[in-house]
Amino acid sequence: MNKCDQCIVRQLSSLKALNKEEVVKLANSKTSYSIKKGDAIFEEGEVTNGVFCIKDGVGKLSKLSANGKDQIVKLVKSGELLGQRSMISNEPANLSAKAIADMEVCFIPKSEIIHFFNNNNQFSLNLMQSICEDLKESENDKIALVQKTVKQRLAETLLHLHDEFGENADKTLKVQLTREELAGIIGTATESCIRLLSDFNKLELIELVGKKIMLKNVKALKKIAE
Amino acid sequence: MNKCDQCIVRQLSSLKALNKEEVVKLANSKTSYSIKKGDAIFEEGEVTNGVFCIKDGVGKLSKLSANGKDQIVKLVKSGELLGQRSMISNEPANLSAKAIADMEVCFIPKSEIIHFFNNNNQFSLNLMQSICEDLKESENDKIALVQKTVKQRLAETLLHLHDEFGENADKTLKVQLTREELAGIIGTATESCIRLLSDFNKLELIELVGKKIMLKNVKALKKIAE
DNA sequence: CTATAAATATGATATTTATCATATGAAAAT
DNA sequence: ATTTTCATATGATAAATATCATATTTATAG
Repeated sequence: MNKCDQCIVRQLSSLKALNKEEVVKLANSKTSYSIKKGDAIFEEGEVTNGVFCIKDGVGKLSKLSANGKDQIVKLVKSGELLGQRSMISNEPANLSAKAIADMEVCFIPKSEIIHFFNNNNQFSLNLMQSICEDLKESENDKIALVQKTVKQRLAETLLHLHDEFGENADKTLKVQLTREELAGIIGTATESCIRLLSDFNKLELIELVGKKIMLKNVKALKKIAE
Repeated sequence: MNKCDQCIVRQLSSLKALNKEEVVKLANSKTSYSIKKGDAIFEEGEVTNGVFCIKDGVGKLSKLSANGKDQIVKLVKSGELLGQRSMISNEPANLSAKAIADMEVCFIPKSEIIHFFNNNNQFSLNLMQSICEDLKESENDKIALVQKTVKQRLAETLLHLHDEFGENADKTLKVQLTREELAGIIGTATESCIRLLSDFNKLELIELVGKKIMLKNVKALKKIAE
């Protein structure tokens, strides 16, 4: 069995507060999964009864609307935990989690997390801080959705994707999102997103390399995003 | 000194997990304040170093945009705690908190809260659940902002205000918001908000009694909100 | 390898919403 | 009581964005 000690999630997430003994306990209770790009880790309404450690890959947390649009609430990447909120709230998942790139995840049962929570103050504080971070981000997103135009939000999102996920050797963004997904993040129609990307391309702020996106003028993008 | 034991906040918030001894400790460390309608409890960027218990009144958490609009992120009412997130994150306030109706609040220093957090598992779980609740609400708001029209959001907000704050003897909404504040909640221009209220009024979904709002056809409003 | 489907792209148009202008009513200040 | 200020209201636009239509390119299935 793969030990959790060296795992990136153990290094980056709330789990970093666990002591050796707890990590052994963790390693004994976890289940590993491979998730193919496009597949779901869990769906909205599902009772997960635990959290998922993201060892590798990128996922999206999203909610399907009545008109068939998939609003993306958050992207998650390796090192992060998934499903903390619904586990703590004792509620079915409010959002669906799907792989955007092939993922390696581990499932940790709720009992384990609650045990750590009750016996390790630093862990509970870390967990809480991570949820607080999510809350702050969500509130700021909410404000941006109202106070910024689609163009501003697109510029902001491109910069954010670049910061958070980095770039490939050819300087294109490492996260490979479809235009539809990108539209789902900034909260607009797919066509509007495509149109604006095309505008940015013409203005040489970005370059469209097939379906990939390369940031060419970060300064100008920042200015647009404000 | 007013004992905390009988306080509504003690009954409704995470503080309900405190034992007698802890409540005495709480009562000895708190400071009480009266906040006049319109005044701030704290401003964006301020370091609060503790949380506020809302004994009475209604407040708004909001952020001022570059163009002078005040986006309201959340309303808070008696029984709730304020400033939990920034205290836990060890960050200055991300939002300003202002009184919408005269308020009675108590300030509890951070050291006190951290002590409870470290020594009372039920308290820390409650606190965490309350923040998770905020996160869920914020995520759902975010989705609604994108997926619903201003009209839908107005209907939704009116119903929500009715549910959460109740009505006066004359059946009007108990929270007295200006049109500008209402616009700040649904994320639209003040004029658009006024216009839609006027439309709802003509359709007899609501009745505008001066500046007050009375819900007349809840079923139809629900249908609009979906 | 071709047929089919899906993603990207762009034009035309409709709809929604914001902005500017101005009027009226209500509250606060003197 | 009257002036002044502010909130509410409504019309006339302008701007932003969505929707529908239709290519074109790219990916996928058979």
